[in-house]
Amino acid sequence: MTLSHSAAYDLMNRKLTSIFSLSDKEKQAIQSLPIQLTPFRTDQDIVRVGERPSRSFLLAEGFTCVYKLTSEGRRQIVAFHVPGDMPDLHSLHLKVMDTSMATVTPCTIGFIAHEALHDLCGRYPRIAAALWRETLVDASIFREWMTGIGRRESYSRMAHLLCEFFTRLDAVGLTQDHGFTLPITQVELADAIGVSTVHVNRVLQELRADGLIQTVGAQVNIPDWERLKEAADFDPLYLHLRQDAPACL
Amino acid sequence: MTLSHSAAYDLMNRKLTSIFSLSDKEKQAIQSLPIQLTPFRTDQDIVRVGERPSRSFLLAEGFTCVYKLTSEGRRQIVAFHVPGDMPDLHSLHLKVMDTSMATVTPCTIGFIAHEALHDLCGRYPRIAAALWRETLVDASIFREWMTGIGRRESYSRMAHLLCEFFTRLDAVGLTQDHGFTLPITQVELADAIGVSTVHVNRVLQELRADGLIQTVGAQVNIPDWERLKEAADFDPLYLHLRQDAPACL
DNA sequence: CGGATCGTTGAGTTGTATCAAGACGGGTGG
DNA sequence: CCACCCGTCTTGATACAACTCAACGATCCG
Repeated sequence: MTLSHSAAYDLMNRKLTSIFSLSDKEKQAIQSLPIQLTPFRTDQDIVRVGERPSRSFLLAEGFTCVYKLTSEGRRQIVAFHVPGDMPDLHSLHLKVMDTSMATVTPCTIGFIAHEALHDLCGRYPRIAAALWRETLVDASIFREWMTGIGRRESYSRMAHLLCEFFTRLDAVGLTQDHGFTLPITQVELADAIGVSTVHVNRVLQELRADGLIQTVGAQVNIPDWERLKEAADFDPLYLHLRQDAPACL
Repeated sequence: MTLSHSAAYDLMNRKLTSIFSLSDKEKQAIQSLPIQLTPFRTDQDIVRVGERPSRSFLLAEGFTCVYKLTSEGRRQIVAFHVPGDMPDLHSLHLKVMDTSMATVTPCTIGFIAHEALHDLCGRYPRIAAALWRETLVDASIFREWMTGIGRRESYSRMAHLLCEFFTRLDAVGLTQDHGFTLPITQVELADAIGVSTVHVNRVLQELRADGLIQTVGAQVNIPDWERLKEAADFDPLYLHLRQDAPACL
């Protein structure tokens, strides 16, 4: 929780300029956004369904998830977010939250007033486009997850989620050479891929037995990226990362 | 296929002004967009995964779907679109298509060049916001479907899809008092809710037996909206329709 | 009338859920 | 510093939702 404001702006600028090259003036406009850094503990709600937030947020440190509950109390996690993401941008134009968002690890969250973002978008159409694009990538990930939940078996879905984490964390420099830290419980993995926790446990064991992953605590190693990718039916196209970025490893 | 250009503009204007009230100048800017109306037959692809389209489209007549295929050839339909929708707006900022889109009935489609839309968005931030919002509503629907596929049983999912169709068609005036025409095969319903066609058939029979729907050909009647809604766990919030719009019936 | 598409039905199979219980591990308080 | 506790992970046994395969009926249309 020792993150500085300038580091947060760096994250945001790096993200937004990863596709659109912004001018110095546009970058300065971003740097001068008022941003309110706030620490969160694990398993805290950041926004809840039904609320009408007046600010969005940048995830500066930690992992968060977006989830919905059915009337029977079952939870579906529809997205995870990693440092550098702005999970809540849709609240800029959709008044009422249709999901809740929560931390899954301790986090540092930078809140930015909608007013400031609207103002920025009005003055700099290219920044508006970059933010819009962020929300479109989120939507693309929803489509991919839906395809997995609807049409792939759980083994493949689990492998797919691990591929996605590795790729997204790699894009923000949070991987080691063939591995990454995944501080997410099996309960959360279950809610994300739409199976029971018992089954997540068994699928993970299968993946380990098949030599597709190795785990030590929260550390996940991928000894053979190509084989995991194949098991997962993973094609990183849907993440819409910049073209020059290596599809990792 | 006798739709006029002015009718297509009307659709677009009605949609975009349903939330944001646009000025006359903004409306005129929309009217003067070059739009190319094209007829499509059933089961034709409009855009395919991997393509880099240079135009988006307005669905003027008919129903379309957005789908993905797994490497094993299984199909997941991740969205349906109804007249008035602009299903392809995300291609404005995501260069490569990560899904394919196809007609499920005969359709009239109005193509609009990206260039013209980018120009419009640059000059009229409120129109940009309205288009952005369209894509956010799509994303919200993805989240709701994912929750259904992951955490609701098939009976409930089928009911939910019917509720959604009724509500969305009602919003564009395409319902009769307690019913609507659903020209979608059981194969397509199966690919949308992530089950087999055999199972779709059985679930529909259950819904009929329970008195939640009545069907005559492609016509679906809903004798008791409240009961269907309850079976579906349906809350129209996620559609983000304008507040004054009645939650139908 | 034949062919194609779509809907329906039955029988056997399988992936995944549920329930229940035990093992592990890290933190807290006595 | 140990005992306890709670959350997490693991394992086994049983149950069920949904799948697959296969065949048959109903339309529609050229």
